[in-house]
Amino acid sequence: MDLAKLNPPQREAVTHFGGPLLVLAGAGSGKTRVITFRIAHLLAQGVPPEAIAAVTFTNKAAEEMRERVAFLLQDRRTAKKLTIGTFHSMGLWILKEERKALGFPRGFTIYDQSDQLGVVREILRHLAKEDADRRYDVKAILTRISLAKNGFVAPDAYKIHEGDDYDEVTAEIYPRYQEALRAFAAVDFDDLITEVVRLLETNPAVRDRWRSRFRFVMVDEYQDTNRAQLMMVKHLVADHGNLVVVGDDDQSIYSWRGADPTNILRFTEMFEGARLVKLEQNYRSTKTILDAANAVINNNTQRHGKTLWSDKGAGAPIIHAVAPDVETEAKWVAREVRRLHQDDGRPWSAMAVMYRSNIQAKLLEEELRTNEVPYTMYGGQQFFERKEVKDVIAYLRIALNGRDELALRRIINYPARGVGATTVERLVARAQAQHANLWDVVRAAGAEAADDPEIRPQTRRALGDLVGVVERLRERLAGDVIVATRGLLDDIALYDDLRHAAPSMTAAQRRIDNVEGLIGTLTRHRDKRGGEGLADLLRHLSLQSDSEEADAGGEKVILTTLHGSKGLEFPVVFMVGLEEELLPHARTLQPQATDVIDADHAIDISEERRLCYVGITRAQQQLYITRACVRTSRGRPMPRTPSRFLLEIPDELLEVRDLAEEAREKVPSDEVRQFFSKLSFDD
DNA sequence: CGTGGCCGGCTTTTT
DNA sequence: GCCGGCCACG
Repeated sequence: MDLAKLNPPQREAVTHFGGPLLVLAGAGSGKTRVITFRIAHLLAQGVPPEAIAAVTFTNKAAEEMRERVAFLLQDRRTAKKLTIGTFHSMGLWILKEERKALGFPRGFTIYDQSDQLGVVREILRHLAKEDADRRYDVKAILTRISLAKNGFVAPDAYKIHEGDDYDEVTAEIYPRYQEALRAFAAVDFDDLITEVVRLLETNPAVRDRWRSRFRFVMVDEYQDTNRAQLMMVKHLVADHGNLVVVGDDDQSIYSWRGADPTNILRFTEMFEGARLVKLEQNYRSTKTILDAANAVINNNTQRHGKTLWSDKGAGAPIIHAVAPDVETEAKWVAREVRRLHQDDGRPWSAMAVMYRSNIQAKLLEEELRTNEVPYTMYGGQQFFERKEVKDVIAYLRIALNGRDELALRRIINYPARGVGATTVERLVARAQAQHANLWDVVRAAGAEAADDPEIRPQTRRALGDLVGVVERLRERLAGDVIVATRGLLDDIALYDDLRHAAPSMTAAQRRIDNVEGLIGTLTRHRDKRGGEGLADLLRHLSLQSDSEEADAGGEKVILTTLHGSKGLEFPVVFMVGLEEELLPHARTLQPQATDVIDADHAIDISEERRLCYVGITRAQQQLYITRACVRTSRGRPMPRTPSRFLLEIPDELLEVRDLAEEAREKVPSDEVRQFFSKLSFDD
């Protein structure tokens, strides 16, 4: 490792030894480099790898970090001994180690968002209110519960903002939600952090164990931490204060899901004696792009304040394309992308198209397809969210954790075995009356000897079948996971059902492939994680989005939301739809009833501005900003005004293109060109 | 239990 | 204006 490869502030951050340090890392300023060099530096100073922890937000970031440290050290074995993981995987680790202190059973389940929504929906259904489950937006309730949990507001202490209906239902739902999770032996993502904090606060033995574990802690993307995560970190470093956090207050774009920007804004007040290092030299973008980014972000007031600079040249001007309507905008982007590839030799993967909201992607996809531009979309439906995958996982879950009511409800009549809603409701009511869990009630009702006036013999047999399938699965799970899962698929004849139910053969095959994909993932995890049990494997799976397997590189143009673009960079970036009500979004300008009200009721567009800043700073060489003058919203064509953020960019950095004019001049030749390109392609 | 028609809604999303 | 979710009907 060569410290001379670093610029002065980078070196200062890397060689900083004890005490708290905030590294304000501007976009493209070599943030990951600082963290990895710092880890290597600590090791070189003789710090044992077991004493170092680095916390990230995504699995991808964690893997990348470990990868780069291993490369830097040229030593995989040492890299393996480092603790590098997401907040949630670290929380899970601690909860697992302290499972007994918490009173969790071995097979406890992690509930993801769709599970959480299921729990809330179920509680709403049983609420005395008329039509409660239809009247309310379940997600809005869940958001409030999550914000409360992360703010350590107890279920019985939920504060209702005057006149906010959603606060009122949340106050009713939240305590029941938390009770339900515990009854189901389940934790949600928030619990993975908050339960750890609670434990560290209430159990001195546990606290001491974890406080002496790490002597150096690092946190990446610190601007995204919420209060609970801050508390967790605080506890871990309470003995020594050796904490280095790296982040950028100007890239804080997740406050809507609980991130608290004051964590980074007030770091030096929260951690006594903290030092501050600013990384302002940018190694990514041209001067033009940085000037635009700086000009925009300078309009925000609540910030540490830094100015990105680069020793690169001015480069190309930013192209500001004004289209008469959205169709023209999308068409032009698709053709320009194609032109850059064909004429300028840009690889497809050197280009990205970014937008504020996913709906904008639809038209772009269409145009890219007609122009035969290969593209891949970031985000979209996650592999583990697919129905057939979740169904199989639900069987595994109920086999491991008999209290996982949600999993049981999911598969109680899947594949269809004649257990209707009435039967389920009856059984649930019975479970409630007997203070038993649903699985035990189902088992009793399905027993051959059961003589139950409420349940028809046919239904009894169906329940008996289900119990048989699950119990056989549980027995098989004592052996090999894959053999057991294959046995399950046979027992329930899943593939027959998928073939039968799918609208087409290709759709059926796709679903079968998805299940096979799950088996592939299970196999890999089994082989990699060795002796760990299935319960553990499933928990790790829930913390794992499938982005790793989804699009492994590939020569394709990237389509992504501005949120999804954070942390990425491309030689060419298109930011589309830079109009008022898209960026800043209308929802920010006029909040809805379901939106969480800000403490001071003020409309704050600074996060939207940061989103714009994030987009601009993704570009290395060439930035395109496009907008349309007319856009149909809710069926009506509406005149559009340029985004206020676009107006904040100095004119001399922009080169305006009037696409209405270009269209008038070029339509015939363009059509001729397309005609010929189609011809040559068919040959 | 599956499907077609109708009604409502229409940011961002990782773990 | 379109899509997705839900209910009613077959």
